[in-house]
Amino acid sequence: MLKKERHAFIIKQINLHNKVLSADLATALNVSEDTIRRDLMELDDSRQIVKVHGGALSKSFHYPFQQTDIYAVDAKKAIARKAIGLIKSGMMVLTGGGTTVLEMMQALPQNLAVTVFTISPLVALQLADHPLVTVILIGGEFSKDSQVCVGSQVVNYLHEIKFDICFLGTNGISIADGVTDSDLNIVHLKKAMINASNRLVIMCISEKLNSVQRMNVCPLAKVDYLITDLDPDNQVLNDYREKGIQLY
Amino acid sequence: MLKKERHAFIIKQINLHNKVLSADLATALNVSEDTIRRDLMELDDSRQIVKVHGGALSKSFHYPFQQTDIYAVDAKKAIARKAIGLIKSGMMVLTGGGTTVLEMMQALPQNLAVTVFTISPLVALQLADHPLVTVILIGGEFSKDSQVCVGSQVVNYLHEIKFDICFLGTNGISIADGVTDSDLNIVHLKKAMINASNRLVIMCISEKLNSVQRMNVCPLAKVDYLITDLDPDNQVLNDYREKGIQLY
DNA sequence: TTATAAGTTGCAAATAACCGCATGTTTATA
DNA sequence: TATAAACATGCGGTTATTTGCAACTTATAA
Repeated sequence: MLKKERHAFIIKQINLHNKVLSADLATALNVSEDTIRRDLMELDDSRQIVKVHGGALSKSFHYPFQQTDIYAVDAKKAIARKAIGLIKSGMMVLTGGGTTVLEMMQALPQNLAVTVFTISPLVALQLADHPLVTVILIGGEFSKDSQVCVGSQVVNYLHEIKFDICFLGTNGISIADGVTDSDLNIVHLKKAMINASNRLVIMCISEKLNSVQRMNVCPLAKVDYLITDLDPDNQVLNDYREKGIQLY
Repeated sequence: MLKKERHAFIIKQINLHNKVLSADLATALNVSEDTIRRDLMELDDSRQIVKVHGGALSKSFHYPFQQTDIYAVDAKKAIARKAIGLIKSGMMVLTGGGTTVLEMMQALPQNLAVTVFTISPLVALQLADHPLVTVILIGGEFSKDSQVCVGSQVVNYLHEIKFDICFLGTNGISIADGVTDSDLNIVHLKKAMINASNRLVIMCISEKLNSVQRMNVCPLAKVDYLITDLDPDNQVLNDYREKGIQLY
Protein backbone atom coordinates (compact mmCIF):
# COMPACT_ATOMS: atom_id res chain seq x y z
CA MET A 1 0.00 0.00 0.00
CA LEU A 2 1.67 3.15 -1.19
CA LYS A 3 1.41 6.41 0.61
CA LYS A 4 -0.38 8.05 -2.30
CA GLU A 5 -2.94 5.30 -2.30
CA ARG A 6 -3.63 5.84 1.36
CA HIS A 7 -3.93 9.55 0.82
CA ALA A 8 -6.38 9.02 -1.99
CA PHE A 9 -8.36 6.67 0.17
CA ILE A 10 -8.41 9.14 3.04
CA ILE A 11 -9.53 12.00 0.84
CA LYS A 12 -12.25 9.83 -0.56
CA GLN A 13 -13.44 8.84 2.87
CA ILE A 14 -13.52 12.45 3.93
CA ASN A 15 -15.44 13.52 0.89
CA LEU A 16 -17.85 10.74 1.62
CA HIS A 17 -18.36 11.21 5.33
CA ASN A 18 -16.95 14.64 6.05
CA LYS A 19 -14.75 13.06 8.68
CA VAL A 20 -12.39 10.23 9.44
CA LEU A 21 -11.00 8.73 12.62
CA SER A 22 -7.36 7.83 12.83
CA ALA A 23 -8.15 4.51 14.45
CA ASP A 24 -10.60 3.53 11.72
CA LEU A 25 -8.15 4.39 9.00
CA ALA A 26 -5.40 2.42 10.68
CA THR A 27 -7.62 -0.64 10.75
CA ALA A 28 -8.98 -0.17 7.26
CA LEU A 29 -5.60 0.41 5.70
CA ASN A 30 -3.78 -1.99 7.97
CA VAL A 31 -1.07 0.40 9.01
CA SER A 32 -0.16 1.90 12.35
CA GLU A 33 -1.92 4.92 13.69
CA ASP A 34 1.35 6.80 13.57
CA THR A 35 1.40 6.38 9.85
CA ILE A 36 -2.16 7.58 9.56
CA ARG A 37 -1.30 10.54 11.71
CA ARG A 38 1.61 11.37 9.49
CA ASP A 39 -0.64 11.05 6.46
CA LEU A 40 -3.23 13.34 7.97
CA MET A 41 -0.50 15.80 8.87
CA GLU A 42 0.64 15.96 5.29
CA LEU A 43 -2.86 16.36 3.94
CA ASP A 44 -3.45 19.07 6.47
CA ASP A 45 -0.21 20.81 5.53
CA SER A 46 -1.29 20.79 1.91
CA ARG A 47 -4.64 22.24 2.96
CA GLN A 48 -6.64 19.30 1.67
CA ILE A 49 -8.22 18.38 4.99
CA VAL A 50 -8.35 19.71 8.53
CA LYS A 51 -6.58 17.60 11.10
CA VAL A 52 -8.13 17.44 14.52
CA HIS A 53 -7.56 15.44 17.65
CA GLY A 54 -8.57 11.88 16.83
CA GLY A 55 -8.93 12.18 13.09
CA ALA A 56 -9.66 14.74 10.43
CA LEU A 57 -12.50 16.72 8.93
CA SER A 58 -13.42 17.98 5.53
CA LYS A 59 -12.46 21.57 4.89
CA SER A 60 -15.99 22.54 4.04
CA PHE A 61 -16.86 21.34 7.48
CA HIS A 62 -14.45 23.73 9.04
CA TYR A 63 -15.04 26.89 7.08
CA PRO A 64 -18.56 27.82 8.12
CA PHE A 65 -17.08 28.66 11.48
CA GLN A 66 -16.03 32.06 10.29
CA GLN A 67 -19.48 33.16 9.34
CA THR A 68 -19.53 36.75 10.30
CA ASP A 69 -23.09 37.77 10.19
CA ILE A 70 -26.56 36.47 10.73
CA TYR A 71 -27.17 32.86 9.93
CA ALA A 72 -28.93 32.11 6.66
CA VAL A 73 -29.04 35.77 5.69
CA ASP A 74 -30.15 35.11 2.18
CA ALA A 75 -33.08 33.02 3.27
CA LYS A 76 -34.06 35.68 5.76
CA LYS A 77 -33.76 38.43 3.20
CA ALA A 78 -36.02 36.46 0.90
CA ILE A 79 -38.55 36.07 3.68
CA ALA A 80 -38.27 39.75 4.52
CA ARG A 81 -39.05 40.72 0.96
CA LYS A 82 -42.20 38.66 0.90
CA ALA A 83 -43.30 39.78 4.34
CA ILE A 84 -43.10 43.42 3.41
CA GLY A 85 -45.75 42.79 0.80
CA LEU A 86 -48.25 42.29 3.60
CA ILE A 87 -47.72 45.76 4.99
CA LYS A 88 -49.89 48.57 3.66
CA SER A 89 -49.64 52.24 4.43
CA GLY A 90 -51.52 53.31 7.52
CA MET A 91 -51.31 49.97 9.28
CA MET A 92 -50.60 49.40 12.95
CA VAL A 93 -47.89 46.76 12.89
CA LEU A 94 -46.61 44.73 15.80
CA THR A 95 -43.27 42.93 15.62
CA GLY A 96 -41.15 40.59 17.66
CA GLY A 97 -37.41 40.76 17.74
CA GLY A 98 -35.79 38.00 15.70
CA THR A 99 -33.17 38.44 13.06
CA THR A 100 -35.73 37.83 10.36
CA VAL A 101 -37.80 40.74 11.62
CA LEU A 102 -34.67 42.86 11.64
CA GLU A 103 -33.95 41.97 8.05
CA MET A 104 -37.49 42.91 7.24
CA MET A 105 -37.28 46.32 8.83
CA GLN A 106 -34.01 46.95 7.09
CA ALA A 107 -35.68 46.25 3.78
CA LEU A 108 -38.78 48.31 4.49
CA PRO A 109 -39.47 50.78 1.67
CA GLN A 110 -39.02 54.41 2.57
CA ASN A 111 -42.44 55.35 1.25
CA LEU A 112 -44.46 53.19 3.63
CA ALA A 113 -46.15 55.25 6.30
CA VAL A 114 -46.93 52.86 9.12
CA THR A 115 -46.88 52.75 12.88
CA VAL A 116 -44.64 50.02 14.18
CA PHE A 117 -44.98 48.78 17.72
CA THR A 118 -42.12 46.59 18.76
CA ILE A 119 -40.63 44.94 21.82
CA SER A 120 -37.20 44.99 20.23
CA PRO A 121 -34.81 47.92 20.74
CA LEU A 122 -32.92 46.72 17.71
CA VAL A 123 -35.97 46.98 15.54
CA ALA A 124 -36.60 50.48 16.85
CA LEU A 125 -33.04 51.53 16.08
CA GLN A 126 -33.25 49.90 12.70
CA LEU A 127 -36.27 52.02 11.85
CA ALA A 128 -34.70 55.24 13.04
CA ASP A 129 -33.94 56.38 9.52
CA HIS A 130 -37.41 55.74 8.17
CA PRO A 131 -38.97 59.19 8.06
CA LEU A 132 -42.55 58.04 7.52
CA VAL A 133 -42.57 55.33 10.15
CA THR A 134 -43.68 56.04 13.67
CA VAL A 135 -41.98 53.69 16.08
CA ILE A 136 -43.39 52.84 19.47
CA LEU A 137 -41.04 50.84 21.61
CA ILE A 138 -42.97 48.77 24.11
CA GLY A 139 -41.06 48.98 27.36
CA GLY A 140 -40.49 46.45 30.09
CA GLU A 141 -37.75 44.33 31.53
CA PHE A 142 -35.06 43.86 28.96
CA SER A 143 -34.23 40.21 28.40
CA LYS A 144 -30.53 39.70 27.94
CA ASP A 145 -31.02 36.44 26.11
CA SER A 146 -33.53 37.42 23.52
CA GLN A 147 -32.75 41.13 23.37
CA VAL A 148 -36.36 42.16 23.64
CA CYS A 149 -38.54 43.61 26.36
CA VAL A 150 -40.46 40.98 28.29
CA GLY A 151 -42.52 40.69 31.43
CA SER A 152 -45.96 41.56 32.66
CA GLN A 153 -45.58 45.22 31.81
CA VAL A 154 -45.36 44.35 28.17
CA VAL A 155 -48.18 41.85 28.34
CA ASN A 156 -50.45 44.36 30.07
CA TYR A 157 -49.63 46.99 27.53
CA LEU A 158 -50.55 44.63 24.73
CA HIS A 159 -53.97 44.07 26.21
CA GLU A 160 -54.86 47.69 25.57
CA ILE A 161 -54.27 47.91 21.85
CA LYS A 162 -55.43 46.01 18.81
CA PHE A 163 -53.03 45.74 15.89
CA ASP A 164 -53.66 45.06 12.25
CA ILE A 165 -50.92 42.57 11.81
CA CYS A 166 -48.24 40.91 13.86
CA PHE A 167 -44.94 39.64 12.48
CA LEU A 168 -43.13 36.98 14.44
CA GLY A 169 -40.11 34.85 13.75
CA THR A 170 -40.14 31.46 15.37
CA ASN A 171 -37.80 28.84 16.67
CA GLY A 172 -40.12 25.97 15.99
CA ILE A 173 -43.17 25.23 13.91
CA SER A 174 -44.70 21.88 13.11
CA ILE A 175 -47.99 20.35 12.05
CA ALA A 176 -48.43 18.46 15.27
CA ASP A 177 -47.40 21.08 17.80
CA GLY A 178 -47.99 24.34 15.99
CA VAL A 179 -45.73 27.23 16.90
CA THR A 180 -43.33 26.43 19.71
CA ASP A 181 -40.54 28.21 21.53
CA SER A 182 -38.04 27.45 24.25
CA ASP A 183 -38.16 30.48 26.51
CA LEU A 184 -41.00 30.87 28.95
CA ASN A 185 -40.92 34.66 28.92
CA ILE A 186 -40.98 34.75 25.18
CA VAL A 187 -43.85 32.33 25.06
CA HIS A 188 -45.94 34.52 27.36
CA LEU A 189 -45.07 37.48 25.27
CA LYS A 190 -45.84 35.91 21.95
CA LYS A 191 -49.20 34.70 23.20
CA ALA A 192 -50.09 38.24 24.20
CA MET A 193 -48.86 39.60 20.91
CA ILE A 194 -50.88 37.08 18.97
CA ASN A 195 -54.02 37.92 20.91
CA ALA A 196 -53.51 41.60 20.32
CA SER A 197 -53.41 41.27 16.55
CA ASN A 198 -56.04 40.72 13.92
CA ARG A 199 -53.68 38.78 11.74
CA LEU A 200 -50.61 36.73 12.50
CA VAL A 201 -47.65 36.27 10.21
CA ILE A 202 -45.10 33.62 11.09
CA MET A 203 -41.75 33.87 9.40
CA CYS A 204 -39.59 30.80 9.39
CA ILE A 205 -36.55 29.72 7.40
CA SER A 206 -37.10 26.35 5.81
CA GLU A 207 -34.41 24.83 7.96
CA LYS A 208 -36.51 25.40 11.03
CA LEU A 209 -39.70 24.05 9.53
CA ASN A 210 -41.08 21.04 11.32
CA SER A 211 -38.87 21.51 14.33
CA VAL A 212 -40.38 21.49 17.78
CA GLN A 213 -39.32 23.46 20.83
CA ARG A 214 -40.14 22.84 24.41
CA MET A 215 -43.12 25.13 24.90
CA ASN A 216 -46.29 25.81 22.99
CA VAL A 217 -46.95 29.31 21.66
CA CYS A 218 -50.10 28.79 19.60
CA PRO A 219 -51.79 26.21 17.40
CA LEU A 220 -51.49 26.45 13.65
CA ALA A 221 -55.10 27.54 13.48
CA LYS A 222 -54.08 30.96 14.73
CA VAL A 223 -51.49 31.43 12.02
CA ASP A 224 -52.81 33.42 9.08
CA TYR A 225 -49.67 33.59 6.99
CA LEU A 226 -46.57 31.47 6.90
CA ILE A 227 -43.61 32.96 5.09
CA THR A 228 -40.59 30.84 4.33
CA ASP A 229 -37.69 31.09 1.93
CA LEU A 230 -39.24 28.30 -0.12
CA ASP A 231 -41.51 28.62 -3.08
CA PRO A 232 -45.07 28.69 -1.72
CA ASP A 233 -45.93 25.72 -3.94
CA ASN A 234 -43.18 23.60 -2.49
CA GLN A 235 -44.36 20.17 -1.37
CA VAL A 236 -42.71 20.54 1.99
CA LEU A 237 -45.41 23.07 2.77
CA ASN A 238 -48.33 20.88 1.73
CA ASP A 239 -49.40 20.07 5.23
CA TYR A 240 -49.46 23.72 6.17
CA ARG A 241 -51.44 24.61 3.08
CA GLU A 242 -54.04 22.02 3.98
CA LYS A 243 -54.41 23.62 7.37
CA GLY A 244 -55.65 26.71 5.63
CA ILE A 245 -52.56 28.82 6.21
CA GLN A 246 -51.70 31.32 3.51
CA LEU A 247 -48.26 30.64 2.18
CA TYR A 248 -45.77 33.10 0.73
CA MET B 1 -17.86 12.14 17.77
CA LEU B 2 -14.97 14.54 17.37
CA LYS B 3 -14.82 17.70 19.35
CA LYS B 4 -14.90 19.85 16.24
CA GLU B 5 -18.01 18.06 15.10
CA ARG B 6 -19.71 18.99 18.31
CA HIS B 7 -18.53 22.54 17.92
CA ALA B 8 -19.92 22.68 14.41
CA PHE B 9 -23.20 21.27 15.62
CA ILE B 10 -23.39 23.78 18.42
CA ILE B 11 -22.66 26.69 16.13
CA LYS B 12 -25.34 25.51 13.79
CA GLN B 13 -27.88 25.18 16.54
CA ILE B 14 -27.06 28.64 17.78
CA ASN B 15 -27.33 30.15 14.36
CA LEU B 16 -30.62 28.41 13.95
CA HIS B 17 -32.22 29.27 17.24
CA ASN B 18 -30.09 32.12 18.55
CA LYS B 19 -29.56 30.17 21.74
CA VAL B 20 -28.83 26.73 23.09
CA LEU B 21 -29.14 25.04 26.46
CA SER B 22 -26.28 22.96 27.79
CA ALA B 23 -28.63 20.22 28.87
CA ASP B 24 -30.23 19.93 25.44
CA LEU B 25 -26.88 19.76 23.75
CA ALA B 26 -25.67 17.11 26.15
CA THR B 27 -28.67 14.97 25.29
CA ALA B 28 -28.51 15.61 21.58
CA LEU B 29 -24.81 14.87 21.34
CA ASN B 30 -24.80 12.16 23.96
CA VAL B 31 -21.99 13.57 26.05
CA SER B 32 -21.88 14.92 29.57
CA GLU B 33 -22.85 18.48 30.35
CA ASP B 34 -19.30 19.06 31.51
CA THR B 35 -18.11 18.43 28.02
CA ILE B 36 -20.71 20.76 26.58
CA ARG B 37 -19.71 23.42 29.04
CA ARG B 38 -16.10 23.06 28.02
CA ASP B 39 -17.11 23.25 24.37
CA LEU B 40 -19.12 26.39 24.96
CA MET B 41 -16.19 27.87 26.86
CA GLU B 42 -13.88 27.30 23.93
CA LEU B 43 -16.34 28.73 21.44
CA ASP B 44 -16.78 31.71 23.69
CA ASP B 45 -13.05 32.17 24.02
CA SER B 46 -12.75 32.19 20.28
CA ARG B 47 -15.54 34.77 20.14
CA GLN B 48 -17.88 32.59 18.14
CA ILE B 49 -20.72 32.53 20.63
CA VAL B 50 -21.63 34.16 23.93
CA LYS B 51 -21.63 31.80 26.88
CA VAL B 52 -24.26 32.43 29.51
CA HIS B 53 -25.56 30.58 32.54
CA GLY B 54 -27.26 27.44 31.26
CA GLY B 55 -26.21 27.61 27.65
CA ALA B 56 -25.03 30.05 25.03
CA LEU B 57 -26.31 32.76 22.74
CA SER B 58 -25.69 33.87 19.22
CA LYS B 59 -23.26 36.68 18.80
CA SER B 60 -24.57 37.73 15.44
CA PHE B 61 -26.93 40.45 16.47
CA HIS B 62 -25.42 41.56 19.70
CA TYR B 63 -23.93 44.89 18.82
CA PRO B 64 -24.88 45.77 15.30
CA PHE B 65 -25.04 49.45 16.07
CA GLN B 66 -21.49 50.20 16.99
CA GLN B 67 -20.90 53.84 17.37
CA THR B 68 -17.48 54.62 16.12
CA ASP B 69 -17.60 58.34 15.95
CA ILE B 70 -18.39 59.55 19.43
CA TYR B 71 -17.27 63.09 19.93
CA ALA B 72 -14.67 63.69 22.65
CA VAL B 73 -14.50 60.04 23.62
CA ASP B 74 -11.65 60.44 26.03
CA ALA B 75 -13.36 63.18 27.96
CA LYS B 76 -16.51 61.12 28.12
CA LYS B 77 -14.66 58.05 29.27
CA ALA B 78 -13.10 60.08 32.05
CA ILE B 79 -16.52 61.33 33.07
CA ALA B 80 -17.90 57.80 32.92
CA ARG B 81 -15.23 56.55 35.29
CA LYS B 82 -16.05 59.17 37.88
CA ALA B 83 -19.78 58.75 37.48
CA ILE B 84 -19.61 55.04 38.18
CA GLY B 85 -18.28 55.84 41.62
CA LEU B 86 -21.69 57.21 42.52
CA ILE B 87 -23.43 53.90 41.87
CA LYS B 88 -23.72 51.46 44.73
CA SER B 89 -25.06 47.92 44.67
CA GLY B 90 -28.81 47.70 45.08
CA MET B 91 -29.59 51.11 43.68
CA MET B 92 -32.42 52.01 41.35
CA VAL B 93 -30.70 54.01 38.65
CA LEU B 94 -32.35 56.10 35.97
CA THR B 95 -30.46 57.13 32.88
CA GLY B 96 -30.92 59.21 29.80
CA GLY B 97 -29.49 58.30 26.48
CA GLY B 98 -26.48 60.38 25.60
CA THR B 99 -23.13 59.09 24.51
CA THR B 100 -21.67 59.86 27.91
CA VAL B 101 -24.22 57.62 29.54
CA LEU B 102 -23.37 54.92 27.04
CA GLU B 103 -19.70 55.19 27.86
CA MET B 104 -20.61 54.91 31.48
CA MET B 105 -22.60 51.73 31.02
CA GLN B 106 -19.84 50.24 28.96
CA ALA B 107 -17.44 50.82 31.83
CA LEU B 108 -19.78 49.55 34.54
CA PRO B 109 -18.05 46.94 36.72
CA GLN B 110 -19.38 43.42 36.41
CA ASN B 111 -19.88 43.08 40.14
CA LEU B 112 -22.37 45.91 40.54
CA ALA B 113 -25.87 44.61 41.13
CA VAL B 114 -28.21 47.44 40.24
CA THR B 115 -31.50 48.04 38.50
CA VAL B 116 -31.17 50.38 35.59
CA PHE B 117 -34.20 52.12 34.15
CA THR B 118 -33.49 53.77 30.87
CA ILE B 119 -35.24 55.44 27.99
CA SER B 120 -32.43 54.49 25.65
CA PRO B 121 -32.46 51.24 23.67
CA LEU B 122 -28.74 51.57 23.20
CA VAL B 123 -28.16 51.70 26.92
CA ALA B 124 -30.29 48.59 27.33
CA LEU B 125 -28.33 46.74 24.66
CA GLN B 126 -25.09 47.90 26.16
CA LEU B 127 -26.04 46.37 29.48
CA ALA B 128 -27.14 43.08 27.95
CA ASP B 129 -23.98 41.30 28.94
CA HIS B 130 -24.04 42.51 32.50
CA PRO B 131 -25.20 39.52 34.51
CA LEU B 132 -26.01 41.36 37.71
CA VAL B 133 -27.82 44.30 36.21
CA THR B 134 -31.56 44.28 35.72
CA VAL B 135 -32.50 46.51 32.83
CA ILE B 136 -35.92 48.06 32.48
CA LEU B 137 -36.44 49.79 29.20
CA ILE B 138 -39.03 52.51 29.50
CA GLY B 139 -41.15 52.34 26.40
CA GLY B 140 -42.83 55.02 24.36
CA GLU B 141 -42.53 56.72 21.04
CA PHE B 142 -39.06 56.27 19.73
CA SER B 143 -37.45 59.55 18.79
CA LYS B 144 -35.38 59.17 15.65
CA ASP B 145 -33.26 62.20 16.42
CA SER B 146 -32.27 61.47 19.95
CA GLN B 147 -32.57 57.68 19.83
CA VAL B 148 -34.52 57.50 23.05
CA CYS B 149 -38.13 56.91 23.97
CA VAL B 150 -40.10 60.08 24.47
CA GLY B 151 -43.69 61.20 24.86
CA SER B 152 -46.40 61.21 27.45
CA GLN B 153 -46.23 57.49 27.95
CA VAL B 154 -42.72 57.82 29.29
CA VAL B 155 -43.55 60.83 31.40
CA ASN B 156 -46.54 59.07 32.95
CA TYR B 157 -44.47 56.03 33.70
CA LEU B 158 -41.88 58.14 35.46
CA HIS B 159 -44.53 59.55 37.78
CA GLU B 160 -45.04 56.13 39.29
CA ILE B 161 -41.54 55.33 40.47
CA LYS B 162 -38.92 57.00 42.62
CA PHE B 163 -35.30 56.41 41.76
CA ASP B 164 -32.18 56.72 43.87
CA ILE B 165 -30.17 58.53 41.30
CA CYS B 166 -30.53 59.88 37.81
CA PHE B 167 -27.70 60.29 35.33
CA LEU B 168 -28.15 62.77 32.53
CA GLY B 169 -25.87 64.17 29.91
CA THR B 170 -26.65 67.68 28.81
CA ASN B 171 -26.27 69.99 25.89
CA GLY B 172 -26.08 73.11 27.94
CA ILE B 173 -25.36 74.15 31.49
CA SER B 174 -24.61 77.62 32.83
CA ILE B 175 -24.71 79.55 36.05
CA ALA B 176 -27.38 81.91 34.82
CA ASP B 177 -29.77 79.48 33.15
CA GLY B 178 -29.02 76.16 34.77
CA VAL B 179 -29.49 73.06 32.66
CA THR B 180 -30.86 73.76 29.19
CA ASP B 181 -31.66 71.76 26.09
CA SER B 182 -32.92 72.35 22.59
CA ASP B 183 -35.52 69.67 21.98
CA LEU B 184 -38.97 70.14 23.45
CA ASN B 185 -39.64 66.44 23.83
CA ILE B 186 -36.36 65.88 25.55
CA VAL B 187 -36.95 68.78 27.89
CA HIS B 188 -40.30 67.36 28.99
CA LEU B 189 -38.66 64.05 29.49
CA LYS B 190 -35.74 65.31 31.47
CA LYS B 191 -38.00 67.29 33.74
CA ALA B 192 -39.94 64.16 34.51
CA MET B 193 -36.79 62.17 35.07
CA ILE B 194 -35.40 64.77 37.42
CA ASN B 195 -38.59 64.83 39.42
CA ALA B 196 -38.59 61.07 39.71
CA SER B 197 -35.13 60.90 41.27
CA ASN B 198 -33.77 61.62 44.70
CA ARG B 199 -30.48 62.76 43.33
CA LEU B 200 -29.47 64.22 40.01
CA VAL B 201 -26.12 63.78 38.33
CA ILE B 202 -25.34 65.97 35.36
CA MET B 203 -22.48 64.85 33.16
CA CYS B 204 -20.98 67.43 30.87
CA ILE B 205 -17.79 67.67 28.88
CA SER B 206 -15.91 70.83 29.71
CA GLU B 207 -16.45 72.08 26.19
CA LYS B 208 -20.17 72.44 26.82
CA LEU B 209 -19.79 74.11 30.19
CA ASN B 210 -21.35 77.55 30.35
CA SER B 211 -23.26 77.09 27.13
CA VAL B 212 -26.95 77.82 26.93
CA GLN B 213 -29.62 76.11 24.87
CA ARG B 214 -33.06 77.34 23.95
CA MET B 215 -35.15 75.64 26.59
CA ASN B 216 -34.89 75.31 30.31
CA VAL B 217 -34.65 71.88 31.89
CA CYS B 218 -33.99 72.71 35.51
CA PRO B 219 -32.21 75.28 37.69
CA LEU B 220 -28.80 74.51 39.12
CA ALA B 221 -30.36 74.12 42.53
CA LYS B 222 -31.72 70.77 41.46
CA VAL B 223 -28.34 69.45 40.42
CA ASP B 224 -26.64 67.41 43.13
CA TYR B 225 -23.52 66.36 41.25
CA LEU B 226 -21.74 67.79 38.27
CA ILE B 227 -19.22 65.54 36.59
CA THR B 228 -16.87 66.90 33.98
CA ASP B 229 -13.60 65.79 32.47
CA LEU B 230 -11.84 68.54 34.41
CA ASP B 231 -10.19 68.25 37.77
CA PRO B 232 -12.87 69.03 40.38
CA ASP B 233 -10.66 71.78 41.77
CA ASN B 234 -10.39 73.50 38.43
CA GLN B 235 -11.15 77.22 38.60
CA VAL B 236 -13.57 76.98 35.71
CA LEU B 237 -15.87 75.17 38.08
CA ASN B 238 -15.68 77.71 40.88
CA ASP B 239 -19.09 79.18 40.23
CA TYR B 240 -20.72 75.78 40.31
CA ARG B 241 -18.95 74.86 43.50
CA GLU B 242 -20.27 77.99 45.13
CA LYS B 243 -23.79 76.99 44.15
CA GLY B 244 -23.39 73.96 46.40
CA ILE B 245 -23.05 71.43 43.62
CA GLN B 246 -20.78 68.50 44.33
CA LEU B 247 -18.05 68.31 41.75
CA TYR B 248 -16.23 65.22 40.47
C1' DT C 1 -35.58 33.43 51.71
C1' DT C 2 -34.84 28.50 50.00
C1' DA C 3 -34.79 24.76 46.60
C1' DT C 4 -33.02 23.65 42.28
C1' DA C 5 -30.12 24.07 38.39
C1' DA C 6 -25.74 25.29 36.73
C1' DG C 7 -20.92 26.02 37.27
C1' DT C 8 -16.31 24.96 39.23
C1' DT C 9 -12.49 22.38 40.63
C1' DG C 10 -9.64 18.49 41.07
C1' DC C 11 -8.83 14.04 39.71
C1' DA C 12 -8.50 9.65 37.28
C1' DA C 13 -8.99 6.74 33.12
C1' DA C 14 -8.80 6.41 28.33
C1' DT C 15 -7.13 7.74 24.28
C1' DA C 16 -4.32 10.37 21.04
C1' DA C 17 -0.19 12.61 19.92
C1' DC C 18 4.71 13.01 20.08
C1' DC C 19 9.61 11.61 20.00
C1' DG C 20 13.52 8.90 19.01
C1' DC C 21 15.13 5.07 17.04
C1' DA C 22 15.37 0.64 14.62
C1' DT C 23 14.16 -1.58 10.53
C1' DG C 24 12.98 -1.90 5.98
C1' DT C 25 12.43 0.08 1.04
C1' DT C 26 13.19 2.83 -2.56
C1' DT C 27 16.15 5.82 -5.21
C1' DA C 28 20.33 7.73 -6.99
C1' DT C 29 24.73 7.21 -8.30
C1' DA C 30 29.62 5.47 -8.38
C1' DT D 1 25.81 -4.12 -9.33
C1' DA D 2 26.93 -2.22 -5.02
C1' DT D 3 26.12 1.14 -1.82
C1' DA D 4 24.77 5.18 0.40
C1' DA D 5 21.24 8.45 1.02
C1' DA D 6 16.63 9.45 1.52
C1' DC D 7 12.36 7.96 2.67
C1' DA D 8 8.71 5.26 4.97
C1' DT D 9 7.00 2.61 8.66
C1' DG D 10 6.35 0.54 13.22
C1' DC D 11 7.28 0.33 18.11
C1' DG D 12 8.28 1.60 23.05
C1' DG D 13 8.14 5.17 26.16
C1' DT D 14 6.45 9.59 27.29
C1' DT D 15 3.50 13.51 27.20
C1' DA D 16 -0.82 15.89 26.18
C1' DT D 17 -5.77 15.96 25.46
C1' DT D 18 -10.23 14.63 26.24
C1' DT D 19 -13.82 13.14 29.00
C1' DG D 20 -16.69 11.88 32.93
C1' DC D 21 -17.26 11.79 37.81
C1' DA D 22 -17.71 13.57 42.50
C1' DA D 23 -17.59 17.04 45.84
C1' DC D 24 -18.35 21.61 46.38
C1' DT D 25 -19.68 26.53 45.25
C1' DT D 26 -22.44 29.77 42.87
C1' DA D 27 -26.44 31.45 40.44
C1' DT D 28 -31.35 31.48 39.30
C1' DA D 29 -36.05 31.56 40.08
C1' DA D 30 -40.24 30.56 42.79
